Amino acid sequence: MQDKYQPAAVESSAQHYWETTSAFRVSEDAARPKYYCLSMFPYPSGKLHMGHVRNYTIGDVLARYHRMRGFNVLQPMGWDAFGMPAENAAISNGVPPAKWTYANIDYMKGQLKRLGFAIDWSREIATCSPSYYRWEQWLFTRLFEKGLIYKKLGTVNWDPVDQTVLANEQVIDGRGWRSGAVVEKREIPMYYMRITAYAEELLAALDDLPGWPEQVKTMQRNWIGRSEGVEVHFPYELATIGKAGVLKVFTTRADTLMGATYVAVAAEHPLAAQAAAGNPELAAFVEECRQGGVAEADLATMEKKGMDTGLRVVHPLTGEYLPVWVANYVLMGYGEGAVMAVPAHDERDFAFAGKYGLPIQMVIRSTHGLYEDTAAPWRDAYAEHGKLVNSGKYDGLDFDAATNAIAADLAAKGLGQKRVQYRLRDWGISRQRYWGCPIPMIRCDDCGDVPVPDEQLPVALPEDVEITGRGSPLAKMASFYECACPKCGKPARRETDTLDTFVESSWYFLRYACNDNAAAMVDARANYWAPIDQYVGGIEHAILHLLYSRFFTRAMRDCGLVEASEPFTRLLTQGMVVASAFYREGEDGKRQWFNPADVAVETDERGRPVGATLKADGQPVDLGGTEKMSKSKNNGVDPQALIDQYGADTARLFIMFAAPPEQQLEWSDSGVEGASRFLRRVWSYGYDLAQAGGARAKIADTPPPALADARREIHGHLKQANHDFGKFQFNTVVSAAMKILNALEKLAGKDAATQAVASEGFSILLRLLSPITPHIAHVLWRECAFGDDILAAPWPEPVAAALAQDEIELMLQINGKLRGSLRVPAAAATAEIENAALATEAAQKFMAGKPPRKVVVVPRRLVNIVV
RNA sequence: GCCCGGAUGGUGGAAUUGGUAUACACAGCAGACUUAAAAUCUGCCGCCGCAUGGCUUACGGGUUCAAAUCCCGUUCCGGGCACCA
Repeated sequence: MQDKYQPAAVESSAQHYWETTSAFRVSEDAARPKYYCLSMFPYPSGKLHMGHVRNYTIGDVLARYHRMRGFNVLQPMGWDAFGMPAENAAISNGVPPAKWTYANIDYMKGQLKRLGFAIDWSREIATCSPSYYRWEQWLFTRLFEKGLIYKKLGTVNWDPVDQTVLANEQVIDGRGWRSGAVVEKREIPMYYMRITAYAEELLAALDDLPGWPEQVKTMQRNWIGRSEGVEVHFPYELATIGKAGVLKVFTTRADTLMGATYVAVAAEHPLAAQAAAGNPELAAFVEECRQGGVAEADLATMEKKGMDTGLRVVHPLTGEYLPVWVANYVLMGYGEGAVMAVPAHDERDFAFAGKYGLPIQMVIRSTHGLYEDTAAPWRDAYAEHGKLVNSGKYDGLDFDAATNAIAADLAAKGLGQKRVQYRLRDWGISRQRYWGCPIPMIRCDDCGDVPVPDEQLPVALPEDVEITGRGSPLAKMASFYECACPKCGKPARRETDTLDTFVESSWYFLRYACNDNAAAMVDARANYWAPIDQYVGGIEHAILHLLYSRFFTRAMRDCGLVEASEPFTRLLTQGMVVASAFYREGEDGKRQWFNPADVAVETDERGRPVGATLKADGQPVDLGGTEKMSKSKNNGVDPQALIDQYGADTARLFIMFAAPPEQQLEWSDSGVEGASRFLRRVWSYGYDLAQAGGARAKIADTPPPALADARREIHGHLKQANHDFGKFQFNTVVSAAMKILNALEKLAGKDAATQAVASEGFSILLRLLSPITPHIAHVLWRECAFGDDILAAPWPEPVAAALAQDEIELMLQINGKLRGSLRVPAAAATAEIENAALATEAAQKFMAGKPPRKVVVVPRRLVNIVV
């Protein structure tokens, strides 16, 4: 055994042991409770970043902890391997996406192994492999036949110069990122998943997910956005519009219908198109609305603009004519693509009406009297609920009564009814890109859209493809798209769109259970492992990925493939890793960013940062604040350098110690030094213990008082650590381990009693640390002769006898201010404590002779005397 | 713009969930060891004040015997917004 800690040797020895014993290979075992611990799989972007290290360390700590607690633990790993970056790499470097992706997988897999994660690698999957995506295609055809997948027009970002559909990410300030051309909205046919069919279930089931963070459930509830309201029909007439019909809108504020002064439709609405046909000015406005991307954040922050179509619809209750406006804030994809506007009681309508001089009609009385006088200048809309005014027969009704009365009257006229509306929209899954799962459909002029039959699956993605960044590569490959109709055999055209990569990540967790099955998508093993007991991943996936996975699991359930409805029983959402950024501003105003590794930070005599210089030239650089680690700010810290210098255990320990998992983690190199120092001390302690003969026999039940204090302290820290493990608060678990080592180092005696307490304490320390720093724990456990394999050791529990205490200290407050303390027997009654507190010198002094008005005793904590 | 979070010493963070604010670390300062340096060890370390003491958990109010924690309002920072993954 080395006297100095040498992480590289320790880690390769431990990893070799796990490798040769297949320590993490698992199978179904009915005798033990199962624990399926899953971290979100990585996109193989090139190399691991700090966020990956954090994510997989959290998952690994949970997996190893539960294993020691007696669970049959599965922790698999795979690759979310389809996606845009591979195509971008192909465009800029000419490397084929498949080659680039598999090379990245190789490298990153090596990095994961070096970190010592307890992964069952026999279950590895890559979503770009035909053995994976053929089952996705197979399920697609089933869902298509069930009607859960359908085709309709969808709006995309169109780059008119590159003749390409752009992702929202590729639209910057309304322009294509490569061409710089102003992006247009374009409608194209796309396949959709009918997630809205599950809206109610996805919403209701959130109430049965106690293991999910409340914040994530709230976000999902709001995203699904169930609202109860009224569908209102505004009829239009042959005389005014040239044809008869109704304009449908949905509103949650039917009580304000008598205050509607206009209606607004989306630029893509048929009425807008009709009106624009004879009105060049309006046509130009509709055209202007087509400019810019489709991202909601952009649409919502845009300046609200509109134009009168000249068309008029009829108010369903008053019979008055209301103008129809085209407005850029009305979205064709939401609801009916039209809204009724009540400027007096809606902020956005109020601003719009003010801008264009549209009438404002007050119909709700403000509860705080602000808008009593309708003639007074309006400053703002009154959007609260209240009693109706200026509404004829509805005057005096409150929100519920008015909504019911108006809905009933509309229904009687056949011009509307109550209904439930969801904000959730169906999931558009078609992508006009190459590096994705081909959609298994064939377009036949006679038979329509025909699914590819099972025996022709998979529809393999061709690899000999040219990627230029212009247009869809597959749509240019006749060898790919030319085919025969499976139904009639006539020449037909294969679908050239690929699937949204969120589809792959919506079911991968089930495939891990049976990745070797070439005959079925999933089998009985999936029902053994599902649902996932613990899922770990970034908070940025709180809505889309997690909601799609919840939907997909239900769709698969309804196809008879799995029993579970919910995929993830417990969810841990991890915070991002951020770091300081440093820059210099060039003469052209452009910032050049320097990596923190190349920058020296200067501090004053108290350690406050006062400036920074570039190590290369000694000249100053500016501090750019704390930012998410990114290429653009050049502030990423490469975990590989950290592992090379300090070892995997130090990297794991630091990242777990630096912040609680759900919080943002601020990177600092000096903290790493501290983690490394702690492990060196652990090693030295273990070395000394091993030299002194290693593990000792069982501890005496009643050690001498001085030792009893030390042992109480150690078991107290253990109790805290176990509590914190349950809360996933690993930073304080590490703190507790540090406190235990501090206590152990104070135990100087060489006598048998002291050595017994030390030996017990160190065995507790190693087991507490083993999920976090498994390599050093594994080696020291053996060197100190605690056993052969710490993985098989029982999890340590505090001993009640060790924690027992005769006398405790209580804090003493006078009028809520801390004025001293007192010692009382642990079992003292409240009255006894009160008397002891009143008798203290501090109480006498600060009460200044006044009688106590009240004495509050908080058991085991404090006494507060109020005078 | 909308939805969801966050803010505690020079720094990361802790606070048994309403009960000793600043645990455990990092950085810093002082000392020991050393020819010297590294490593290691010991002590100090929120702010103001000579001090009894006072102040302090982004900011402003409130509830309470007691608030970092609960309520109302504000500011700033972060995540998501349906084609980044």
